[in-house]
Amino acid sequence: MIRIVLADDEHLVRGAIAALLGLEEDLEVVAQVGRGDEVVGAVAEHGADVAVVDIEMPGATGIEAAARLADRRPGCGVLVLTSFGRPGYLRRALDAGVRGFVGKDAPVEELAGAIRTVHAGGKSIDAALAATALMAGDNPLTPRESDVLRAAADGRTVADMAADLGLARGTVRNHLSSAIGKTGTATRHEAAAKAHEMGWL
Amino acid sequence: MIRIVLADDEHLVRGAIAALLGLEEDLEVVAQVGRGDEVVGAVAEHGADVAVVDIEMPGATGIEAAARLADRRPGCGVLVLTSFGRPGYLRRALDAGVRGFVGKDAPVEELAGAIRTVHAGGKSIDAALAATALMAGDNPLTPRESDVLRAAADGRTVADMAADLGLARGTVRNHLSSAIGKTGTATRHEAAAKAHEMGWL
DNA sequence: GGGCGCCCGTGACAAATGGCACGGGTGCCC
DNA sequence: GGGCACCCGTGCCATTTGTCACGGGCGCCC
Repeated sequence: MIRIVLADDEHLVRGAIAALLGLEEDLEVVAQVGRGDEVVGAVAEHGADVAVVDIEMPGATGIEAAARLADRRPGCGVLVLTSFGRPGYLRRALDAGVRGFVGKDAPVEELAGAIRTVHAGGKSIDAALAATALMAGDNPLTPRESDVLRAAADGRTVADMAADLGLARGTVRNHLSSAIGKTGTATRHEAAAKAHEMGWL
Repeated sequence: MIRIVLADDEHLVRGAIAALLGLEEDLEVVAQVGRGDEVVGAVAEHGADVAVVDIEMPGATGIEAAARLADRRPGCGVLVLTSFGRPGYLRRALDAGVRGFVGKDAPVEELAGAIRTVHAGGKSIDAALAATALMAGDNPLTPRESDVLRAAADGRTVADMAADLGLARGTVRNHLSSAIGKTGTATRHEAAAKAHEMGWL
């Protein structure tokens, strides 16, 4: 039996996927958590073989949880199961030691197969997503440019962002201008939207 | 047996919820669809009693699907099952004849219970969401203001929006200014973000 | 040391944006 | 008819924004 910890913030979806995996002969969901910062504890407590984690969760992202697992529980494989096929997510997940990456629109057999592959020590990456990630290329933004784009969310003003980051307004605008150029957009909001869509934030 | 059609664009989630509902004695998922415009056909073909629909789907929204069902298949109850607890969604769903509204973070029993209630002709609305919807009040935006806010998404410029809507730039800016005032925000992007969050678009 | 990239800041410029006042048109309801 | 809300447009204003040029500081690597 492959012992699985399931992490997803939507209670109903989590329970439903657990029910689905429970139908498989060789899979057993031994714990379910709704927060990213509870993954490591659950894996340790139940001696799980594989953690299936969503990315966007309260407490910590699935990618952060994966990094902590790789550090403290290297024997436990991690598989990311997410709605959002952002290219940057895949890259960061792989850097965090994730060995499986499946979209929530995949057929059911693909998830079960990927779990078995990860448990066996192999890698299973969604093919279509891997292709788009390669097409998209790497994150061209500097750390500071990412910061200002993050701070630019929800239509904030330059003054707000400068106060948040402890910078002069002119500096913020320079970083924004650079980010706008690198993303091939015309306004900071377009740049922020594109960076978010690409998974660069 | 209550015959159910399930509509959700994420294949895995859809199958998982179907598996979960299949565990209930009196519930039977007779069809699954991934697009909003396939709901009516599936209900008609399988003679379903209740349609469980997500809101954000390709083809047509779950709310649009509900309106069509109320028109062509009034005997079939509709229950909305969604991740997004936007107050405006609830209002529009009720206007479309939806009798059940459950969030994806609800416990499992709540969904099954809501399905039975809807099948019996009653109403089952997520309590927390109903409260926030009442707190938020109604949509204060005029149709035209909603249009310009929709067109303002993704950081578009006034010139673009004016071209899209066939208006003069000054007119667009006046509508924007009005919408900014009504939403209590400072920029069009904040206004668009707030309107979106409230489910007014 | 020299080159390079990144960070932070200043100053100045044209363009876009938000705010306000004003006028004309349409439809609805008392 | 009169009030009212909505729609569309024009004009003007101060502010914000995006862009560019420039300079200094820091750390890394050849």
